[in-house]
Amino acid sequence: MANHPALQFSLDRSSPVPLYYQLSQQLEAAIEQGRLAPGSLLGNEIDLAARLGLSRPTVRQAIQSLVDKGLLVRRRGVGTQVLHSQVRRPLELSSLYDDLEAAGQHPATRVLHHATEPATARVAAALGVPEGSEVLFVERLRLAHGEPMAHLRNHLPVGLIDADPARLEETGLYRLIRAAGITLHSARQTVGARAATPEEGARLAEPEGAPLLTMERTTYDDTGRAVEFGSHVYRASRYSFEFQLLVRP
Amino acid sequence: MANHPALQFSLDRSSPVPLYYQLSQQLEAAIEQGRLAPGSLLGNEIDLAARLGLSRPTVRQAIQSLVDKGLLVRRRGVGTQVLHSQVRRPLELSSLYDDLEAAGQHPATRVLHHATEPATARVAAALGVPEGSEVLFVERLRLAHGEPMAHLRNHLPVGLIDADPARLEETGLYRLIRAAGITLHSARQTVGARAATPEEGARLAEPEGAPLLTMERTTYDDTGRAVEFGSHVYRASRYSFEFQLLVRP
DNA sequence: CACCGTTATATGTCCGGACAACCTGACCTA
DNA sequence: TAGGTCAGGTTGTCCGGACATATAACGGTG
Repeated sequence: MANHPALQFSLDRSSPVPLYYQLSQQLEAAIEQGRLAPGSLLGNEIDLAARLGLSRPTVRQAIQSLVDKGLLVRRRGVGTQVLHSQVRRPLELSSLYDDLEAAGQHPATRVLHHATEPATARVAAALGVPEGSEVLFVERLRLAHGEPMAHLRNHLPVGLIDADPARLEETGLYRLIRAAGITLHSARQTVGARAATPEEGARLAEPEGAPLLTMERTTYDDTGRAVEFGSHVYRASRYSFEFQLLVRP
Repeated sequence: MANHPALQFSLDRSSPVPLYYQLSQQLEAAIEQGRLAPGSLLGNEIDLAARLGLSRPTVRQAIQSLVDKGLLVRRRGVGTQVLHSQVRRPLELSSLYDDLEAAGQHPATRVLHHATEPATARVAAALGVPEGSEVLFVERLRLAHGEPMAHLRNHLPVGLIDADPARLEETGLYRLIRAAGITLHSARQTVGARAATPEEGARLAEPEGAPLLTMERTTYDDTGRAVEFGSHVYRASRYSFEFQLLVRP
């Protein structure tokens, strides 16, 4: 066992898509569709490279990208094995809007507040701007199926995005940030819980004292600049965070 | 600007530690200590390789590992830049015990229950074993500074670890799993919140109805086998999850 | 039968080179 | 001045090869 001679890969050398990427995509598809059985060996890199007319470094690069995704496991002296998957999604930096939309929940947004305000000490520290300097403050209510799901408060440096309320009602904040040509890089998050205040309860259609899930997040672009600080509250009865994480070897 | 001729790297070719790893460690240390200023360019790979007496692929491998960690950013045609850090810890698969210990919180554990039991449908599905088959069930109370922090309930396949109560009181579950020669690979988590029941409140020294942070986690080893299913409850007043996540490019 | 060394096999590391694609800034032109 | 063009510099991709090292299977030895 261990060989998969039936598997076909089509590589287009005239394509601008890198060869290693073409291969990794097709390997991933084969794993996804079960054409590469979980637990089976992939066949050694040398032969694979020869069969595909590629060099071994190129094949290794393709395999490595899938190892990084958690789909494959390499064992020295043994081979490269397809993982019994079960899982997916290694925790992406996604917006609640996209999550809800992907789940078919018909998200909607109501913009409650939208103005530039002087930064509080907390916001200034998170965004790395002077305290008291002007920042954009956006307060939104996120609905799913017409029911309130979360109360979202975001602070952004001024002039970063074209965030007029109309566009914020139509899509998620992250899409607007990306559309402004900003490359998101990383985020620092804190997830906790607390009891609803009377005002929060009224906003989210929960009784006072109901448990709420809180999330604070500072997002950075690829220059290390903070581009957004969010302070969000979710109805614990309706929402939870779900994600997968990989062990860094 | 952009060059760092002062930086010295010492590479030991007789060491069993790979050269790219030696280099990446020293680069990381230099970034950590500020000897490589945030935002500054690293200097091109070709020269760096020549200066160090290494090949470019080796230098690239070192740099790439730091890019994957989020410490560096590459820009084609520009160079490799040190990120304005601010952050660290890209969300590891760590145990609460280690987290508390690292924070100097003097963790302690009280084992409440420790026995093999037939798996419920929920546990069986998570662990991938037949419903009703025997699994190890461990129930613990985690304390910090003598105060209860969390109530931990874990189910594990039988025979996986030597988990006698005495050892569980001394250390975290993950350490025992790793000590059993198991290579942790990934985990699937769900984080939510709910109100404390009277029993939970009594256990955790919280009033009934107090908000609690909940976390369910199934952990897999590098063969894809589920090795642990945990169902945990944390005092929201004392604990929150904090982590960093990277955007996959 | 149990133990241990040998051997085949696979990935891990490293090299040196080549060309392509992209970004920036300087220069030229309308 | 405004715009486009071009050259230089840097990372991205890809090649072919070499040797090291971990693993498992085999087979010999006590």
